[in-house]
Amino acid sequence: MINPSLWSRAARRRSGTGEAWPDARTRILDAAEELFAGGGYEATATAEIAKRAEVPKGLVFHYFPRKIDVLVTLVGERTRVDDMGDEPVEEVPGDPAGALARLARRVPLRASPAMRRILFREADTHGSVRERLRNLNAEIIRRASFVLELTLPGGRGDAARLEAAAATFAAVLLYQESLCMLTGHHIDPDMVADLIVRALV
Amino acid sequence: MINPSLWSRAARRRSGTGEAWPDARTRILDAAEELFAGGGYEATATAEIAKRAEVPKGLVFHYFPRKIDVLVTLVGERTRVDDMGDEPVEEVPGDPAGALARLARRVPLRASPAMRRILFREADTHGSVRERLRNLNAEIIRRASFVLELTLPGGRGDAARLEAAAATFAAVLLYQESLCMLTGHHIDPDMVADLIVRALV
Amino acid sequence: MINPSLWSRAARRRSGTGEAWPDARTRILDAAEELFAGGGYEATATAEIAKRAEVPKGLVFHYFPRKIDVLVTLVGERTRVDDMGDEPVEEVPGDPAGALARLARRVPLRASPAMRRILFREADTHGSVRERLRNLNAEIIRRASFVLELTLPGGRGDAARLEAAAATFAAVLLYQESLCMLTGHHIDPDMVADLIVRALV
Amino acid sequence: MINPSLWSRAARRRSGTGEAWPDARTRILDAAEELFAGGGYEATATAEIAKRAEVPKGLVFHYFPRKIDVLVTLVGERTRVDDMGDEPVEEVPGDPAGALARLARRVPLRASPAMRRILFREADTHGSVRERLRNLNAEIIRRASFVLELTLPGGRGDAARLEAAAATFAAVLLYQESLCMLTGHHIDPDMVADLIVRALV
DNA sequence: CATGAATGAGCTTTCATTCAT
DNA sequence: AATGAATGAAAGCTCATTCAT
Repeated sequence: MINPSLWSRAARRRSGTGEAWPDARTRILDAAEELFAGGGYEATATAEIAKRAEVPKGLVFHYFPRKIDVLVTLVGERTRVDDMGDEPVEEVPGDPAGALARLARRVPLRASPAMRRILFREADTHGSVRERLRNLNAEIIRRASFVLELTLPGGRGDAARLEAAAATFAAVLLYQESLCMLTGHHIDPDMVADLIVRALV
Repeated sequence: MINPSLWSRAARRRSGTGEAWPDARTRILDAAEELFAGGGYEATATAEIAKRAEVPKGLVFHYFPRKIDVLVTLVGERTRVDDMGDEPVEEVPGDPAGALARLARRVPLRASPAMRRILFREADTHGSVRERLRNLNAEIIRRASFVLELTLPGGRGDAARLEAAAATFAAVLLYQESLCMLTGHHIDPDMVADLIVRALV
Repeated sequence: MINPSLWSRAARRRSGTGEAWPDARTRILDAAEELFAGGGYEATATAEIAKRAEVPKGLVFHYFPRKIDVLVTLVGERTRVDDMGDEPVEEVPGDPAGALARLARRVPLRASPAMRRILFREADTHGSVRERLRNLNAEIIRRASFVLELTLPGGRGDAARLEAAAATFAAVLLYQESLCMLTGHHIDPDMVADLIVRALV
Repeated sequence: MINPSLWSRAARRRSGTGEAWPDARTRILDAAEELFAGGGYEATATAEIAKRAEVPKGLVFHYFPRKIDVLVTLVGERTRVDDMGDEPVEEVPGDPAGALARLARRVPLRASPAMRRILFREADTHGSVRERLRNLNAEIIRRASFVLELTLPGGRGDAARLEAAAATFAAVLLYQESLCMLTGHHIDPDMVADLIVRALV
């Protein structure tokens, strides 16, 4: 989560000056996150992870008996699909575009951009990753639908259309990282929110 | 492109009875396409490709000196971004949704679902694949914009919004495979076309 | 010696109710005995021993600084070649077969079947184990010879033949475990005793 | 089978002078045979095999994808339990001891002493090896019984006793290697044959 | 005494790639 | 052109052993 390069060699020396040098396990996960995001899970050697984490190779396997455990742990600990119940949504009816935009800004995905790239890339081949991504997608759709129903002025209209709108919104939100990579320029979630709301009124 | 399992053992025997047993090079590409799509490029061993293609291991390297050449060739020969010029678009103004839906049905991507999975998965780490995907995305956006401009009733309205609409449309079109994997059920391009048009009128 | 599975989890809880939960060192040896017998010394990891003994890994090395020490201790403490002097043999002359059978039943080898398997398997490669097995073999031959000399009716006859008989008897006694594994059914020491005596009269 | 040390470096140079330098696969098996016999299967590293065979490490796995395959192949190709049918037994009745002694001298096990050590050591933990050893044991018992029935003067007497005699004979024959290691001096199969026959008449 | 994180050498195995035929 | 034996670097993983606490 925190860029390990900020720490490395020098940081260790100034231990005690404030922030603590993260423990080995954390450093391993930090390193793996960066490397998996950069080159993909398969192309990343555990030795490389160890090197970047500045731990001996054996320690990686002490914490994560198989390489895949690093990925699974990463997804398990560093992506979170927050439950909606917590934060009461108190959207005033009449501003669905604003509501969606706000939702976009607090996507229930607590995950660094790096984690998101990992999520998308590895979901294709690793079931556990895929499942987590599915949960996330479902949660976003659920929220978007909820918000839209609450804020859309004249009833919610066609249910199927609303569903499609929510799904599209979720897709753009989730894939914005990949899309950015593709097109070279950011897709603006706000613009998409606006678009979708226009389609529904 | 053609499911190799239709050939295999039995097919070889009935050689000459009509369809020919594909040549070694083709069989190698067929095998690679399936395997790369299934497990990813990195996780696929060349020996595995050779085995599935029913050719000796050495022959793979005879045609494709390095492993990466198989991927590059696959993307080069089995994905095609058709140029728009060929087929004259003669959309009547007044039916933008229908026009988009028609566009969706003849996406200019000549690529099997397997090739599309490969494209998306490997674009992240392989520049040449990424470039091909970018071309494709740009082409779809260009077409969608063109079609919309042509068919939308009252002028094209806000240019930025039209751009966003086209980009969203392209994204959904390109990623429908991945999205299906995620959500478990198809996203209907027709529905999205409808949605987008509604947003623009 | 005592099946550890009788203890494990449940036993620990009823500590104090009669039998005591064996101390850590004993449990380590119990575990090692089972594991060495089952998979061989080389194939058994110390971590595995610790796990089965329900002790932390470090404790194994606390008691047995090197892995080989576990084996040596096991052989040293859990195989015993009793000296004949202790129990006075008071065989009446005239029943050599019975005498041998009785000897077979109180072989001077105080060792569980597991320990015997270990003994045979590891003797081949570990000098200290081999030596112990040699002692044992010698002692059995000595006793068998003694008993036979005492009980055989008409003098002891050919010395060389008596020696061969005693050695054969010892071999069958020692290897009955291995032989059982080989043939699938027990070899009956009594039958062999009978056989041998018949050969000598 | 043939001591590889006879070949090694120097031998290769005199290639063409008569005997051929064995091919890589053979050299690997030769090396494995020696090393497994000496230190046991588990304690022998494949790298060590490769080194002694003077082949690159990778080639071992080219021929034997898993280490265990080396052992299995060794047992499969370099131990042979000859079938009895071939060589007609034409023992004259009346000399059972001589017949057994002759049998002992042409044990139906075509295997080097090294292979025999491997057989005994690894049978305990490797099923395929155990099975081979079982076959061998059964065959010897079968032959010994047959020979005894044929040559014993007054009928074959007690069937159970004859069985025990044959089993004992087989055991001594098979384990003479191990027994030698134990006692330090050969057990004489002839003597045992004599012993057994005496017991049966 | 007891513990479990830490260590690194070494193991089996994989694999892209070469090359003689 | 076609083949499969050969190669060796590197991968994932194991494991005895150490050591600070």
